[in-house]
Amino acid sequence: MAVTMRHVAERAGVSVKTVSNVVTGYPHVRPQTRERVERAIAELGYQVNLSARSLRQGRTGIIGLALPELSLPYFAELADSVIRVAEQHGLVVLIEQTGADRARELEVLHSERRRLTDGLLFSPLALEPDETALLEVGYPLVLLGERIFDGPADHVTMANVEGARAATTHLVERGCRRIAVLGAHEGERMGSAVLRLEGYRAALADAGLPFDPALVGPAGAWHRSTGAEAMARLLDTGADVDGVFAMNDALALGALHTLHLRRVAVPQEIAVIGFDDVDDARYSQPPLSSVSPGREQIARTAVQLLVERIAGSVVAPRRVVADFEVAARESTAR
Amino acid sequence: MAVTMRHVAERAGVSVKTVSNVVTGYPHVRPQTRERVERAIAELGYQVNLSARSLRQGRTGIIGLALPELSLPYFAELADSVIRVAEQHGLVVLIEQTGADRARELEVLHSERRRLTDGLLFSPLALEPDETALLEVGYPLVLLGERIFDGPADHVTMANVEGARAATTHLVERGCRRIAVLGAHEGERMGSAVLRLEGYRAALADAGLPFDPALVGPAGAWHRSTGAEAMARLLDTGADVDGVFAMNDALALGALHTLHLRRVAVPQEIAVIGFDDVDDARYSQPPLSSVSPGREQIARTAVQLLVERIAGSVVAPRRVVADFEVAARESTAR
DNA sequence: CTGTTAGCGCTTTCAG
DNA sequence: CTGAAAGCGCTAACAG
Repeated sequence: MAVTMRHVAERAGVSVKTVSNVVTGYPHVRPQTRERVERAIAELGYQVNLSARSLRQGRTGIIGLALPELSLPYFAELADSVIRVAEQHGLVVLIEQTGADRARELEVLHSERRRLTDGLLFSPLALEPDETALLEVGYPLVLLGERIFDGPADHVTMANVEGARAATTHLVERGCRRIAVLGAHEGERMGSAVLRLEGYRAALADAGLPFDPALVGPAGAWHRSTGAEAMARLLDTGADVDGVFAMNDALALGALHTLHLRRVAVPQEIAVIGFDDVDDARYSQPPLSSVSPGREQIARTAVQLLVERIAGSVVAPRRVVADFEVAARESTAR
Repeated sequence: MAVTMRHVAERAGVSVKTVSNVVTGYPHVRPQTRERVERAIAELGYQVNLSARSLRQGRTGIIGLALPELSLPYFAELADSVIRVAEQHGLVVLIEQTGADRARELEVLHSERRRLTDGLLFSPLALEPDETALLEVGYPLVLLGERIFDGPADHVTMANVEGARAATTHLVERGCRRIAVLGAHEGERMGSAVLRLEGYRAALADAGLPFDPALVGPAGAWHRSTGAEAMARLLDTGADVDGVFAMNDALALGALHTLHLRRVAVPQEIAVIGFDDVDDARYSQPPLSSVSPGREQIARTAVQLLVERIAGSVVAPRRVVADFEVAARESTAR
């Protein structure tokens, strides 16, 4: 069957332990011995059995990444970044999709598969903020996103309030006075939607503009389709609008779609800005202005925190807020 | 430390083997015994150690998925589908990104990490078609995509020639007579670009239209940016064009971007069709017609083939071509 | 239907 | 600097 350390040891005329020492890079091996072992490894095409190593060490070198779905560009790009960063730490990434479903989010947290990963990066969407007790898991966990605060786990988040405030202010500075917001979650007390709405309201207040509930467009899921529908509903109410802050780019792109169908000129009649700065934003018609939330930084920080936890760090839960910036493009150029 | 089968066995007053039988669902266990074991498991919060199981069985329950990058929507959506299908087979997915880099593609094929996965779904972009020898690996392997033919591995591909032919014919039927193609790879002998160009030419021949090299727009990487550039170059040559077949949706969306900047009306002046039918296509301005290559079917088939190989199937390498259809939208509505 | 035994391939003591 | 022995937690094989 497969070639094991024993085979290598026999061929090199050393003990298994010495082979192990060579493979793991233990420094105190005589150069000559090391070379002999390495030759035997090459000749036999030996590769360590990672299952055996895992069983022995209690580590697998795998981290989990649980997110709503890869079809959403923001999460695809986040996963891309996480995989790259993890690789620099010698880790590989197992991706699990929750579909933003509460039961599946719980399943992911408590699954047997957690025994296969050294830790988990978890981007919850359905768990409620007061359910932090559910996050009392017995393994290294780092949260991504905004829904859970003051939980028992490390937490890397984007600057929701400040980003939304900057986006809205960006519209104000371009002369918008009747600014709608898309993506509100009614009745929610926490999460991105609440925070981004808060930033929107703060910017209006900064500018001395009134908050008009008629300009708030709810949208449960933040997809292009729901963005298109929310925009259509808003226009159907006959609301007077000259700017739109969409809580993410998918909503914004959906809104652009509706505006195009309705022959509303962007940015002349209505300026539009999104949030996330996904790659699509650069190539929509017109190119979409957006808040760039520091995806790279989030991935880098999250993996770093997780690696520290895996190494045994026991400091209190940390919270990191990533930097953001407004990427101004044609959809707000006026 | 962690709670093991022994602890459960002691608590339930049975042997480890019985616990194992319960955990693995072995049917011949007395209901009463089973119940006692299950209660002990629940009380202790026991979970099997998957590393130990893997070591024993020689299987990990993990499959690898190697693709260029998740940031490309087509691959993100493919990964989404693969993860869902794998889950139905009780498998989880480890994603590796090659960046379409030859060295990294080779690394992925021969990495130690392959000892951690039961098999690999591999979407090569850089390996050359005559390098099939490199695919003589000692583990279950299923190829996705088009670059390698007649290799030693199973292979699930989309209908490149027929899809491209149908897309081009779609433009012909809408009255286009000067149809450009974007995404050609000059000097390549195999791969999606070559095949889709072949389909394009076949459709022109079907319609009795001449093939004009001036209407072939090369683009190495199939990104939105390169599509935008290729379209711009084509317009700059002053070529008379009334239709564009882009070899994938990213190129097509980039082309739409350029056409918008140049104030060319789509579809009135130039109709555009892409390939892949990614989610974006539905929400571009105007919505993009595209060839839908059966992503779901590809994922389902690929995982199925891999599962059979993992189970020990030794039939000759199989090749499956997925069904496709043309999704007609506004970008070709005339 | 259930228990005992052995060993998957590795790393970790502990000696030398 | 290297070797011998033990054992990580599980399941396959074989008894009973």
